[in-house]
Amino acid sequence: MAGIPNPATKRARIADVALEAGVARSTAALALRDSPRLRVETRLAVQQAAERLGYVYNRSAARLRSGRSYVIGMLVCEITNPFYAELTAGVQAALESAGYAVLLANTAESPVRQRRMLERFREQSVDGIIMMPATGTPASLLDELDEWGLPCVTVVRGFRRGAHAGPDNATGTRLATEHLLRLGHRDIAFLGGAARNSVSSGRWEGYARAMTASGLMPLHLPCRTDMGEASDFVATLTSAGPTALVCFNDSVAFGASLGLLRAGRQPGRDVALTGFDDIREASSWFPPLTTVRVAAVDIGIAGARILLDRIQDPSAPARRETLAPTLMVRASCGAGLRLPAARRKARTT
Amino acid sequence: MAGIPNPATKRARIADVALEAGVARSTAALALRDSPRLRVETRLAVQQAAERLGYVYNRSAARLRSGRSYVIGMLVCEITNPFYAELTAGVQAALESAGYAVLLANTAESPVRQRRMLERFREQSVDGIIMMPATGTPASLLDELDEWGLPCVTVVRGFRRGAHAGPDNATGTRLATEHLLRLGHRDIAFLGGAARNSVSSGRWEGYARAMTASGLMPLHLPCRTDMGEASDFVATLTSAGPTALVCFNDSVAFGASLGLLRAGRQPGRDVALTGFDDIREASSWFPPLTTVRVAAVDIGIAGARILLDRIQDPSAPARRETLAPTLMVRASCGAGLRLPAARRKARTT
DNA sequence: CTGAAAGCGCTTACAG
DNA sequence: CTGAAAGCGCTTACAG
Repeated sequence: MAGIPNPATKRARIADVALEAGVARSTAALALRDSPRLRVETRLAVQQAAERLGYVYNRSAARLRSGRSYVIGMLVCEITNPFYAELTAGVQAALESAGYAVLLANTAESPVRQRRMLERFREQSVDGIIMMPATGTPASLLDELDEWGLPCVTVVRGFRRGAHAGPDNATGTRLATEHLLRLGHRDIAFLGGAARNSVSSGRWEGYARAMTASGLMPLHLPCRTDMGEASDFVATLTSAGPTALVCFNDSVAFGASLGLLRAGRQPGRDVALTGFDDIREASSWFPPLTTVRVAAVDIGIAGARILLDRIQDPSAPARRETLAPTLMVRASCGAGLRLPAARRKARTT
Repeated sequence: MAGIPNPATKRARIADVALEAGVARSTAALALRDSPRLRVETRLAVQQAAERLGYVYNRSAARLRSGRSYVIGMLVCEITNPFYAELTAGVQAALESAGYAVLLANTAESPVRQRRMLERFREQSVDGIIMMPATGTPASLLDELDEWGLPCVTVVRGFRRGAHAGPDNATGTRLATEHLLRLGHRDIAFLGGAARNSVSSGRWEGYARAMTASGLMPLHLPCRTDMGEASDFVATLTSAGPTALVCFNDSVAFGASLGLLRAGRQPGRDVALTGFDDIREASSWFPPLTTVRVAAVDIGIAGARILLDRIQDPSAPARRETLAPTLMVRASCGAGLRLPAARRKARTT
């Protein structure tokens, strides 16, 4: 009895599997990784032996030797934002089906936490980083990651350079603004997007350009990306204020509609509203939200693919993918509803 | 020149740091882990040497030798649910400040995906698991994890046994129901919670008990935990229907209020509404949502602490923590608003 | 504190 | 396909 290892307490190693299957250790290793260099029957015999012994592949050991961990580090700027939550789910699913596990950190918009987590990811030897940079992150972070030899892709938010997947923000708000102009609105303001990052500036730009192209003055109503704050802000607006709001995103649009309700006004009738993102709740809102759609899951898939390619070939030039947005016309813009005639002006003044 | 390693391409190891600092390898290893067995000046000298060489601790190597990875696997049943997103952020923050990294997987309520991710976590040698089991997960999963030697804690959702941190669901809905009874409602229905899991049954139970204790028939209006579905359901309710809805959670309550609006009725006036969770949006809703609060972040902290203790001492009995809920009375329950006199009945009929 | 050594469980490279 | 060997970068244990 003495000296016989208890299989219940001692985990099997590849050597044990090889012994059980009656093959060499290197053969067993190849079989467990489904190498095509082996005959099918050998592979099966080894895999059945592994099954019998309850063998569990030890990726930590493989990682130490080969340098590949099959772990990706993901940095989310604010996971309680529903759009980023959807995006996180998308990225996670795409990476998972490629055989990777993902280390997740919520930076909550803190560059300090972001850096700390990046260092922790490095210690854990992740194969790459997928990130939505916290507001205030300098582009030089990309150079540091380069020095560390860590492939990286930014997603949604990004910098002028570096691998990236995200929506075409400017086109999105331009579509929304043009739609409102077509409905006869002139007093259109942009609500939200107070943070200084690529998303805010892109969305503002698309709106502002559409306005000036129609000879109208753009107006920025800045507030944080927060339903409560948007609601408070909009509740103070009077009937002398804008007749339409191009909102930074859906959460801000939701807040705006609640603020109108609070002030006894009707979203979609008294003030037209458009959002951005088309999160799941947008279509079931009342009134259903007119919004700019770029499927979070598509961004996630694109980002994951770019990163995986980059890990495969780190010397290839950084790829950038900009996803075309579409305007989902529903009811909150007042399309199909009647606007008070007094406030409605002809398109060609 | 030949033979001199390029520090930019070759990462420093502990041996290099020891050489640079002029100490033994084991001393350097101790210093880098802040061992109190070393003199402060030795520790500093080593740490400065590490800094100069750009040394990065290789946790994969340490993991292989010591068996500890400082990685926790987290299984979220549905990360796009705002409550679970908040909880995820809470758990992540608590674990992060304890020096852990967290591998996250969104199971999207699929037991199959859940199992696959659990196996992947095991290969990655996580130190423990924190999970919200997908609906339909058998309690026997706990035994399997036990056999694997993987400490585990369930959070929010759980089983009759095993380490757990979660809200007192029954007390929560009881508080909400009693509040509505006190406001004079008799026709109170329970909306949502169609899934068969510990949370649904607990919340239904608290409501049902409070009803029967008042001699009233409990009524279940089942729908999925989804704003759109709740909205559709409630939009079909007529004035002959219930005067108050105890909603499974805040998302369902949000959906209910949008459904009422859609049907031209006023949430909080025509039908009283209560939620559960008190997610961030609840207080900025219109009307502000009366709801049962158990801070997601507190559950996250409790769950993390239980898991960490369990990792420290796996033989200790499984701890279970039930967090007491509080009722946040706001406006959606109609407190302070006038109910249509015809539908209001005295408390003591 | 030092120093020499073994070992965690893989992968890799190579001669046969 | 086999077999023997080296090595990834740590931790651990121990004699000094």
